Amino acid sequence: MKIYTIKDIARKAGVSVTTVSRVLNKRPDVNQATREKVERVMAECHFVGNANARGLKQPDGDLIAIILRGRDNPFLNALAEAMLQHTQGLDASFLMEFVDEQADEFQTALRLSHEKRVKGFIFVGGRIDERAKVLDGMDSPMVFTTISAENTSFSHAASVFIDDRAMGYQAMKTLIDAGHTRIAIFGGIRQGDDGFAKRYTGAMDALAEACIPFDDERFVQTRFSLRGAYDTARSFFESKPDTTAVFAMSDTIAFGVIRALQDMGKSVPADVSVVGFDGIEMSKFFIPRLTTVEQPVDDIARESVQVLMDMLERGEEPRHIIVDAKLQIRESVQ
Amino acid sequence: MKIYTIKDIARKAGVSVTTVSRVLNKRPDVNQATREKVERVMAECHFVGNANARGLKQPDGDLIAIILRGRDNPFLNALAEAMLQHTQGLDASFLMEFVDEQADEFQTALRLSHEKRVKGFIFVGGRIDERAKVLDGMDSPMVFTTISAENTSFSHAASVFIDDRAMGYQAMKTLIDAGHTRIAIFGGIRQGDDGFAKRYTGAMDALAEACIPFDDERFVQTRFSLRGAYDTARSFFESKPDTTAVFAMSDTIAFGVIRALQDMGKSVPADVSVVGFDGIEMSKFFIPRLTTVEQPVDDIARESVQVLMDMLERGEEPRHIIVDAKLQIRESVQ
DNA sequence: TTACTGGTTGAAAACGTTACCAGCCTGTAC
DNA sequence: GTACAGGCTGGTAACGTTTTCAACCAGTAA
Repeated sequence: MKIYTIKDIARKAGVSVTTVSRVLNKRPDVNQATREKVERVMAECHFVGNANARGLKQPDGDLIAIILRGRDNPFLNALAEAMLQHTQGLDASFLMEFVDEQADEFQTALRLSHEKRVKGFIFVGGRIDERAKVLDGMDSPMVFTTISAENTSFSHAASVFIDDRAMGYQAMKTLIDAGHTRIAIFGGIRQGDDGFAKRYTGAMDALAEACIPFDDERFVQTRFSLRGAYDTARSFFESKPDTTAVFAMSDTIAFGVIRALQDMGKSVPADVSVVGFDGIEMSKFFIPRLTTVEQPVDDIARESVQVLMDMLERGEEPRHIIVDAKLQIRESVQ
Repeated sequence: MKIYTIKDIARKAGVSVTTVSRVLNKRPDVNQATREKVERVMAECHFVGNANARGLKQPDGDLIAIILRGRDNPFLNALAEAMLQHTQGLDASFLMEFVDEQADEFQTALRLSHEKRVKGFIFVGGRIDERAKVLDGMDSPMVFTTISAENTSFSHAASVFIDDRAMGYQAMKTLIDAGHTRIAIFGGIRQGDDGFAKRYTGAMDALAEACIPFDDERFVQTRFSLRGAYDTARSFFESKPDTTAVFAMSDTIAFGVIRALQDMGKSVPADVSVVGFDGIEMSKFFIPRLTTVEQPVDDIARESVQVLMDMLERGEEPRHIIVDAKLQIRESVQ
């Protein structure tokens, strides 16, 4: 089927392309009758402008990309969703881009910056490493979320995050206060993300403070998926059956662990206590309800958008913002 | 920072823009020395072509859009993800587009077809109604998933779906066979999607076959979210406490219902049995594991891509493909 | 010598749109 | 009458690419 261009519309309506363009862009300086005629023709032809041509001609206006790594991560998805909410009414356009686990998000960003003239970036679930230099060198403002860019050499990188160390401390403290001493930590190390390391450090601090020795074999690395956590937990508890509590570095891991425990005849929290991290929606509905560190999704989203706009529109310096997380006491710890 | 164009590169490298374009597109007819020189300059400048200009000039190649409605729906997300897997190695480019609940996905599709010259569409979580005419009128091949387009007037609409009636029947039959007679159905009616209606019909058939009367008040409409199902279930069970089984039309609804029952002091499956629908990952990990109708995500994805490619490349007629779903017996029914 | 080949290259015309500028009217003020 | 403003309109030059065509320069065959 024919795809109509602005020229076709102009011919059919008996006006110039300029006039059609004016109607298309809702400019005021068009006669009402002319406008209606053109609009009628456009409607008949199901006309939609060609974005390439438009973008080519007017590469202006602040275009901002939200780059989400991890489509199947409920927490990051909720965060990106919240971000989209906070972009409403702002004097900028936003686009959401997904990259998968293996991809280089900075190359994606670089591509967007050239291809679509994207001006600013918000990374959701991203990592920080040297590769960010390519963006920083271009003076592109960027915001990292749930991860600190404070002590990096980048001059255009802001960040919004929680105090992972403090929350790791609190999570562990909760377990200690409940009387546990043989506590496992389920998590992992992600290149370019020291959040997990900080949670680990916080947890260690709590342990040290209570003079509880930590058996390194109780730090177990796992994939961040239900299946991964389940499998890891099954083999872990076979070798360390006397463990009575688990600090899981994500809610998803916590669910996998709980399911595994259940299948091994141990119930949560009666036999083993579990505390999670993130506070995704399911944590309120899972059985048992999960005691977890709830990340302030809405605050992170709001601040991220805010700090980026400040950099972009007012040339402000990048800030590094710590927002308050909160430990939600629910049912999985006893 | 300066954004380099092909002209800048040409000037810096002392060649023509044509040559740069050739290098950019890896054409064979460029002298090796010239190619290397141009590539070096491009690397120095972090050059990436402008997608708008390129798209404007070469709107060719089969571009296919996967339009996903419902970012927070785990089942639809898994389906879209699987689709992406099956596009590997195909002679076409795919792009994934999200539309939110309120948006008109056909307008989105129309826009994509004009803006990016998208040739074919796969709708994930879409609805079928008259608005699809705009695409059908343009001869754009489209595939609807998890929903039948069989008895529509569209000549370019294929579809891939399960036998919702049969699966609704099986789900209900499972409950009946377990001895239940006071069974509630939690679901809803979605405009343009008769899948739920078919599941309902199937369930009714099973009831009729077993000569069990159905109390219309036990058909309860709910939002398709944990929270929505939870709230609905709480008020429902207050008015109909003697209900002993629930057929939930999605796993998410099932989880909300189970949580609500738990909070009302009823356990699943001891007091109330629940069967879900979709078979998302969490259904294997929830406590109790959910007995549910598992949609063959991989089959739906593969067939959808296949039938669209057949229409696009070989001009074949749209087909309407029924794939086999399977009732997964797990722990939530007794 | 001429003719022709193949490997490289560049000039210029698109692609569909918007921005700028100039030009037409009609009406109003001098 | 002239001048000028304001509303409306159209012609044309961009935007950054790719594509088409022509042309160059060896080298080789006749």
